[in-house]
Amino acid sequence: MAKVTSVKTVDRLVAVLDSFSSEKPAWSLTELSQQLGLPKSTLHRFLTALETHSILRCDPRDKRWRLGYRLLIWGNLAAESSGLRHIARPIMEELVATTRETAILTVYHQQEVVCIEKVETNHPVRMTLQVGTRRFPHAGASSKVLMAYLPEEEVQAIIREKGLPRLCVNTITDPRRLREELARIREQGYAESHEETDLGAWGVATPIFGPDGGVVAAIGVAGPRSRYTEQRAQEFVALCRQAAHRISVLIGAKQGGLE
Amino acid sequence: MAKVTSVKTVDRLVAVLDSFSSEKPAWSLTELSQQLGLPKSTLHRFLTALETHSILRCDPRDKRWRLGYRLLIWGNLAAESSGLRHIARPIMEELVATTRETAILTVYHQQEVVCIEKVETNHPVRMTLQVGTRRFPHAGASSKVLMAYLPEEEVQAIIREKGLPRLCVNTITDPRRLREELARIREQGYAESHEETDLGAWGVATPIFGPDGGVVAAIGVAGPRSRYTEQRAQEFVALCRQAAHRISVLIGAKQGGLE
DNA sequence: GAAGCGGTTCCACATAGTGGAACTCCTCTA
DNA sequence: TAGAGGAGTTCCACTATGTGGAACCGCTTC
Repeated sequence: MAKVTSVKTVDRLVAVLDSFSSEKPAWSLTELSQQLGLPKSTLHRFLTALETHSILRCDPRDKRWRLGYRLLIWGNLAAESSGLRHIARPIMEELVATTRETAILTVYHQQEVVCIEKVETNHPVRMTLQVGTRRFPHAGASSKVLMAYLPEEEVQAIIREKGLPRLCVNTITDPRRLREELARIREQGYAESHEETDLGAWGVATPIFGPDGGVVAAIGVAGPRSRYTEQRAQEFVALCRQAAHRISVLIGAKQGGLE
Repeated sequence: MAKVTSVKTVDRLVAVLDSFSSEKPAWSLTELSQQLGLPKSTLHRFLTALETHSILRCDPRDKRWRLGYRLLIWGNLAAESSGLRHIARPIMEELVATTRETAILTVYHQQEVVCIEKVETNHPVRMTLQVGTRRFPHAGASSKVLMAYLPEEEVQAIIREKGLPRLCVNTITDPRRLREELARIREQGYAESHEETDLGAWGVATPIFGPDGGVVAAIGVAGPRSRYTEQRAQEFVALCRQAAHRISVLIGAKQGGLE
């Protein structure tokens, strides 16, 4: 739901940029005007201002507007700004070398889970995704780990506002079952997922605790079901725990979250 | 140099976000107020509006402002929006599998070169960088390839406004020598670089031509000098040419840029 | 050749945003 | 322990920014 602040132009900018998605990466002026309920002259002036700053770009051939590379630059700086990613990356690379699967670092952000770093295995059959990808918080090992440590009112807000849509054959869509699962995750300190978000995929993830004791990110490993064994799952959990602990210590958490 | 448009609030947003860099990822209100020459009350209102939309975030412990994850989401969408990256990625993975070095996809953007995709080799000693990283256009194989195909007035503007700073032991800093180098690159259809941007690094890159005949990106391979041989360099050039051609064809260029 | 539609520009008018002052809160020093 | 100083926060009379309908241009289609 759209937020309103005391700087209306910033609100409008967010509305404009949020119109662009994986499903619709390009808009004509008229389409966007209708989508946003803005007069074309107003929108046109706004879009050309964003173009001047490379926040948007307009393909002269089809006159369609797309997000610009300035956002990529800011996005990279955003991902780097806390230092978490920089610290986590070499540890993730070791995780990938050991598990031969893809490692993923995610954070919780506004009722969604966002990937801020990934190291992919070079195995041809693998889990692949992009930094900046966002996911529902109720499905997938990394997502469930992050949701498990949210305040109860935030969990309620997610269920109410995002819902628990069925994304794959094993997605948990019942709120009571999901809460049981989140309690189990807190108890055992890790999450496991099998075909909750993607057919043929499985993964495990553990929380990364920050200096104030809260969960700041999740680290997980994911791969295809064809390489799943229960033994590998247990090994991966232990490896993710160690990785999470090392990252916690490096970012200044007391005891690296192991109390 | 800061641009001015007819939407002053957008200009201000860019000024604010551009204050954040790798060197200074976090600012206090007072610091940023001084940096931007804005009264604290004005800036405070602006920053809290950006925070509401997760464009910025404020760490409650140190009260410092940092770029927010919303930019990461938009940045990922920006990188995906043209389809180039999606098309290029599997080809880059093959390139990495064959060369055992890191592959990089870059575009030219406002007197800078920006990385929009990378596939790193898993060799422990390697060239590593992040998507969204920006570089000077006069140094490094990928950068020089992109600069070589710019209009002359843009080359002049780069030399005049960015300059040709010495980044490493082999950076070309003389405008005449650089122009000769760019002419050579156009003639031979690839660029090579040895320790122009980073000590101990070398690389090769070739241009990717678009449907309108212009260069839309560069694809390159880079690694440490310890693994350099002239034969490998020639092999890598041929492999990058093939990769660039395949990408060109897939994005709709006639003859994939080989005329 | 004309109609229709998408994109572009202009300017009288309306709304958004300003920023100094006063305030609160926190830290440091005497 | 109290006071000073500085950072952050809020308010509102005032100023600057941005609006959007109309008219225009250019292109495509019938």
